[in-house]
Amino acid sequence: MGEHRGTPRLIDVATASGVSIATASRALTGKRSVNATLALHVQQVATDLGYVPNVHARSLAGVSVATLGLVVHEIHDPYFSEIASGVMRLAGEHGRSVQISHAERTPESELAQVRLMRFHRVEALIVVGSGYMDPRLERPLALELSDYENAGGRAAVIGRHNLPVDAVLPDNEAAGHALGLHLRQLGHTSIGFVSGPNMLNTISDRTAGVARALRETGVDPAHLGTTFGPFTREGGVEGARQLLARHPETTAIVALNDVMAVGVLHSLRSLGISVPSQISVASFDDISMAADVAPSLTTVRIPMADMGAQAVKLILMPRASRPRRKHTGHELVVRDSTGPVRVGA
Amino acid sequence: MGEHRGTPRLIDVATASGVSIATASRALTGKRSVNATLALHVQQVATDLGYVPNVHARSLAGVSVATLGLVVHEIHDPYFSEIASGVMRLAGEHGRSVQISHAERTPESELAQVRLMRFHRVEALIVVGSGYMDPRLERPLALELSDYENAGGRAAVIGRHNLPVDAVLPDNEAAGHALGLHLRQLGHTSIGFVSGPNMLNTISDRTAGVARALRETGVDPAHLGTTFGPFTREGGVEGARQLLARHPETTAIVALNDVMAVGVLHSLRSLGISVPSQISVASFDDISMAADVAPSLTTVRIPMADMGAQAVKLILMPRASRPRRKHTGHELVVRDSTGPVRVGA
DNA sequence: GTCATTTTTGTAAGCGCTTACAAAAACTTA
DNA sequence: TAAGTTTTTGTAAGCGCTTACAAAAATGAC
Repeated sequence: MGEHRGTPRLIDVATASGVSIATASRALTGKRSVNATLALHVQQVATDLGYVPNVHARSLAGVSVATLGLVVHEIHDPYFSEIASGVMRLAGEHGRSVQISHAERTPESELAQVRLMRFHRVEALIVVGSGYMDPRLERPLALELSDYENAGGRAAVIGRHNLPVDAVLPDNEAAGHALGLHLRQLGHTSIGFVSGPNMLNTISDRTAGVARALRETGVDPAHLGTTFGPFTREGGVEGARQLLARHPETTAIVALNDVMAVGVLHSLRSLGISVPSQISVASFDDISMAADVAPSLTTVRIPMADMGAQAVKLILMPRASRPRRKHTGHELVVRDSTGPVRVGA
Repeated sequence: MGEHRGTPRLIDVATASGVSIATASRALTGKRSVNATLALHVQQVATDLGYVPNVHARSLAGVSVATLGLVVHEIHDPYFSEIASGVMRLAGEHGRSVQISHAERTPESELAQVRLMRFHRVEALIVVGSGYMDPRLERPLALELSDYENAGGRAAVIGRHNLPVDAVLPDNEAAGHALGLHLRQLGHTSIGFVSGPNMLNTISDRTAGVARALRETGVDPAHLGTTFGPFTREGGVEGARQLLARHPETTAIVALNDVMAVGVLHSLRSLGISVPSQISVASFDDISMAADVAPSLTTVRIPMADMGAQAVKLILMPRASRPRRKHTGHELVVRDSTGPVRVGA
C-alpha cells in the first residue's frame, strides 16, 4: 500500500492513521498541541507499523541529534575503557548516545577521527589521551577543535593541556611527586624509569613530579636510568629488561602507567627477581586490575571514570569565555609492590 | 558573504569556486566526470572554507553512512572491550566507524539500545552478550532484529544462539568440557561453581560442558555446590565466600569467567587459602590480565577480538538465506591456578 | 446566537546533499 | 565545416522530517 522500500516513513504513519504528516510528527514527538486521544492513536499506529524515525531527516530538519563523540587511543586499554565507561554512564543519564572511535595513538589518526566526528555532526566531542611535547604535533588538532567550536560544536579533552578547549586534567605532576616521595621514604635512591613514548606530555609531567620529589629529598635525578617503549604490557616487559641490563643497581622501578608496570612485574618474575624485597615497582593510574596482579601494585590513583563524567558535564555546558580546566585529584595507593630498600643495596 | 550559520555548506563552496552545486558535489565526492583542474580548485576552496560535508544530508540523499552499531553490556568489562577492539579494528579497515552503546546487562536496556541504533540508521548492527534461557526474554529482541533486517539492515550477534540473525558463537560447551577434563585429570572431585546470573545461556552452556566432563569421568555433577552472582569481580569475591561456607570440602572452583575468577582468587587470599595447593581455580575467556594475576589463571581461551572481527565480516556480507553461525575455537590454557588435588583431601 | 479566543490541524517551505536528466562545450571524423 | 560523439556542467527533483504560518474547529463570553 503506502509501502515504499521496507522502512515505513512518517507519511505512512500519517496516512494509516488518517491525519496529516504534520500532525503525525507532532503526535510522535510529544507536542502538546495534538488532541490527546488522536496522539495516542497515531502512536499506536506507528508502533504497529514498526515505524522508526530517521535521525538524519530529523537532524537535517533542525533537531539536534543527541550524540557525543569520543576519541580514544585504544579502547582495549583499561585507562581508556574506564574513561569511556564514565563518559557513557553520564551521557546515558543525559539521554545521549556515544560514538567511540580508535585513534591508534598517532596524531594523524587522531585528527582523522576528529574530522570523522565533525562529519557526523556530533553534538559534542571528547578527545582522550596525552598531548605531545612538540607543539607542531598539537597544532592541527588545535585548529580542528577551534574550527569545530566556532562552527557551534562543543569540545573537551581529557588529559592534555595546550588545546584551546575545555579540559579535564589529571594531576600528573603531583601524582609523580607523591610517588617519588613514597619511594624516597622507603629509602630508595637507585630509581629507574620504564617510560612510555618520549614525546608525550603525560610522560614528562609524571616524570617531572617524581624528579622534583627526588631533588627535594637530596637525590639528583639527572643520571637515573630510563627506557622508552610503547605504553603497553609488552613495552613494560622490554623496558624492565633493558633497564636492568644497563642499571643493575636499580632498587625501584617507576613505570609510567599500570599497564607497563604489569609488564615490568612479568619481566622481574621471569628474571627471578622478587618484588618488593629485591626491587620495588610503582606506577600510575590504578586501573581496576592493579590490586589483583602479583604482587598488587603500588600506584597513584587517577579517577578515570570520573574524568570521563567530568568531561561530559563540561561539554553539556555552554562554552565559557575561556577554556575551562578541571583538575582531578590523585591518591597514592600503597600495596605490595613497594617496600623498603633492601639492606646492603 | 554566502555565510549562513557558522558551518559552510556545499552551496557556499560552489559559489566561492564559481561552479554549480552539482559540480561541487561531484568534485568533492571524487566523481570522475569533473574536469581535473576544476575539481582540484573546488577541493582547495572547500579546504580553505573549512567545509565539512553533512552526513545527515548525505544519508538522506541516499548515500549510506558507513557506521556500524555495537551494543555491549559494559564496555569496561575486558570481555566486551576485547571484542569491541576487534570490531573496531576490522571496521576501521573497511572504512566504517563504530557507534558503541552500553546495555547494562538487562534485556530491556539491550532492546532500547538496539532501537536507538536503528533510529540512527546504522548500516549494520552487532549485539554482544549472552542470551537468556527464558525464551520470553529473547522474544522482543528477536522481533526487533528481524524487523531491522527486513527493513534492509544487517545484524549479527556475538555469543548468543536462538536469535534469527547471523551469529558468532564461542564454543562454550566444549570449553567447559575441556576445563572439566583438566580438573579431573588433576584428581579433583569436589568441584564448586562460582557462577554468574542464572538465566544466561553462557552460564548454562559452560556449566553443561563441565558437567559432561565430570559424568564422563565418573563424577556425578548433581550435588556440586554452585553460587550465583553478578558477572563481576565482586560477584566472584562473594561467590567464593558463600561456596566455601557451604562446601568446605571443595578442592577446585570453576568460575564462570575470568573476571569472577579474579574475585575468587582475592577471596581465597583473604581467607588464607593458598592456590593451587589447597584449592585450584579455573575459569573462562583468557582476558589479557589472566596471565598476570596471582597466581596466573588457568582458563579456557575464547578468541574475543577475533569474534568481533568475525562479526564485522558477517554483517558486511549480504544476508544469507538462513542465519549463518560461525563457531569459534577454544583453547585450554593451563597456568598456575590449578594443580593436583591435595593429598588426603 | 454571535463574535472573539483558544486549540487543533493542515499546507508548504525548507534542512544540505546527491543524481537523473538535459543542455552546453569540447572533440572527432569525414 | 557540419554532423556525430563524448565529456563536462547545470537544473531541479527528491531523501524524511520539523515547523512557521494559515485555516478550521472548538470553546467561551456576552
